Amino acid sequence: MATIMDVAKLSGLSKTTVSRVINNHAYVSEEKRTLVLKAMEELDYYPNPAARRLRGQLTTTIGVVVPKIINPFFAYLVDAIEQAAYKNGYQVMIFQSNEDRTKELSFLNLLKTKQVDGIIMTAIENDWKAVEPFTKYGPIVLCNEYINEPTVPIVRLDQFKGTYLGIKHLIEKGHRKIAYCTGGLFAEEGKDKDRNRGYQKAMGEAGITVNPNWIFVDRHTIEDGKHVLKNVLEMDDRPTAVFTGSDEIAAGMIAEANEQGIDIPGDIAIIGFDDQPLAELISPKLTTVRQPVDQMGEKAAEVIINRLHDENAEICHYELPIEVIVRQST
Amino acid sequence: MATIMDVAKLSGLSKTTVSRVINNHAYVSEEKRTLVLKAMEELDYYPNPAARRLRGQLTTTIGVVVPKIINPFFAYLVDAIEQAAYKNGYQVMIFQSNEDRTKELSFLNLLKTKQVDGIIMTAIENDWKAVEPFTKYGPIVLCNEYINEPTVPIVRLDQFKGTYLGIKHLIEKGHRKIAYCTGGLFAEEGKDKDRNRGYQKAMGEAGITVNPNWIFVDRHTIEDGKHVLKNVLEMDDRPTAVFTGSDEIAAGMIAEANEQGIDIPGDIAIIGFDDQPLAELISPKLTTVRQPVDQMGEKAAEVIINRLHDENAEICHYELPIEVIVRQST
DNA sequence: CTCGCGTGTGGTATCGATTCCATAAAGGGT
DNA sequence: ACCCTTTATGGAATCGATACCACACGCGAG
Repeated sequence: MATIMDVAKLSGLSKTTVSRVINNHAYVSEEKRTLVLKAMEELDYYPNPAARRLRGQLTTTIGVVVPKIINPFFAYLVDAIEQAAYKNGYQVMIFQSNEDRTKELSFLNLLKTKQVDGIIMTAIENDWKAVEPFTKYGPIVLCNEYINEPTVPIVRLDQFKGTYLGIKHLIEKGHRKIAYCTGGLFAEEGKDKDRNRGYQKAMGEAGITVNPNWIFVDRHTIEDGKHVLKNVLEMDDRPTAVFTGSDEIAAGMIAEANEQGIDIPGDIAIIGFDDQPLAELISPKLTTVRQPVDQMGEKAAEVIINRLHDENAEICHYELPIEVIVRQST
Repeated sequence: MATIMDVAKLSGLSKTTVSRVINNHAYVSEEKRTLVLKAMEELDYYPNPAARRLRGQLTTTIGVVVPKIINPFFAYLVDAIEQAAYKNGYQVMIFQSNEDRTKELSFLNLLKTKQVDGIIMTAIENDWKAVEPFTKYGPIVLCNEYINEPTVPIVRLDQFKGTYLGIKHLIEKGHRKIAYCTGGLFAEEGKDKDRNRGYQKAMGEAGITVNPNWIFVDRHTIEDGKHVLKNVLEMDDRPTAVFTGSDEIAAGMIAEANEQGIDIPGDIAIIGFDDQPLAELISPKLTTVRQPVDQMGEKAAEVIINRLHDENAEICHYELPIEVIVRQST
């Protein structure tokens, strides 16, 4: 491993001058600059990031914290962030918190020691109170996750509208007995609350009262979807449509319905959330609320890089549009 | 950010002693040790990794390079590695190469500067000749990818057997006109070659000659699957079964078949590879060759951590078993 | 002719850890 | 009583970069 000293020796100059060339400082003659560049080339030299970090330098690395990488939603989100960051010369490190608060905090600690220059959080397990202190070490951007906190940049989707449109679509299809099956709790803050509001509003506008038996919370997986459908089928008074919080849950329900010979959407209509590739593969094809993950990831990368370049960049909240993709399950 | 100096001051001892405590060195009195530990606790101190790295220390971080994180196969693999590493006190950094040789090399460079202590590669874009020089900076373990090189630890699946069993299953179902649709090229080294050998062997044993028109290479995506099925359907002499190299391709084919009203497996049987959750969600449910990703990831983590603890640990190649999961598509 | 400023270059302290070396007290063997 | 080893601790150099400060040169203004 060539060091800055090797470059200095080979070019017959001092470390200082070499460092100036590396960091594009003023006051270096064109002559020496080319000399240094040649030496760097020859030695296949590039600066040791550990040393730079120790000096508190930026290193064009941004961290992305995801809860679970096996969740395709996050995989696509990370991919979008990665692509956008790479275009701007930034490297991305992906960290999986596994929904573990301690792990999440340990990732945030990377900011303190400049392991990463900034962090994009695609979910937030700890209270914002616990996360906030880290913002003084580098920019933190929330992406997809939503909290009521104007001091942090947030890129998110209009979950309220997404849910509202989804429910409205079901109502337009003639459904009035609409179940609601989501991750998160019904009373929670942020993203889930917005979704709940969307559900309530759409139902309210149609003059439908919500049946609490048809509310399922904290459901996330394919298995959850299967169970919920079983439950629903056993009800005396059963809903004719189910709004779900993710394509996984919806796919689980459809798989179970196919298993039991239930007709979708004839016997029961199902709408998903995300628009994953999966949605087009199952039969019937899944009607779903499309989340523009790519745009969201791209925007998040853009926002954090802006803040990296300009510490005082304005703190904005971005809300991206969301739409219903109608296929065959409703 | 508390530094080692702060801890030294607070405990009334020298940096040296503090460092000794941190690194569990001998010759520290129990009395001072507790003093130091208390100070560390009080200051919420933990060593700056950048400084440690600069001194060439290990930092319990392993890097995992994947080609595409949106590929569920790799997402699950990474997840398995992450879990296993975390249990052993190791942190995992995920890097996406996007099948870009330059990017892959830039990740390997992290080894040089001790950004990561070791690297697990789940794919290899460059020639081994280009990768090999990096092994002197830290352990590199190949996971899933297979090359003919005894100097590097490899954890992989028995692709040969997997394919052989898959084809054999089709033959047992009475098929003799079997198409083969895979990623990779037909003549390539490593993983793909093994699969090809498996196909050839199973066909050979049944006395079937391979029809070159039924060989599709370099197919990876859902879209590819749709196209291949279209092609197949237009053939005068069409195969009655298709062996595919991934569940995505297979799912794409089945989606297209459903679209066109083709009966699976009646008109054409399809077998996948991987056994992703997807396989159980589509209808008909996908018969597929199950790759034990979890085991593979776990093993890879174990192998690299072993080598991290003991530089001279034996270099082994592990081959994990693989089996056919029969569902409805064959 | 000198002062001051814009340019160009190098010496050296610094970041936060580890580690070699020096020092010193305690204990054991002869 | 003396030497040697074991145990315990601190001082200072070191890793590879950056950045402050000092210095030197050339040139136009006063």
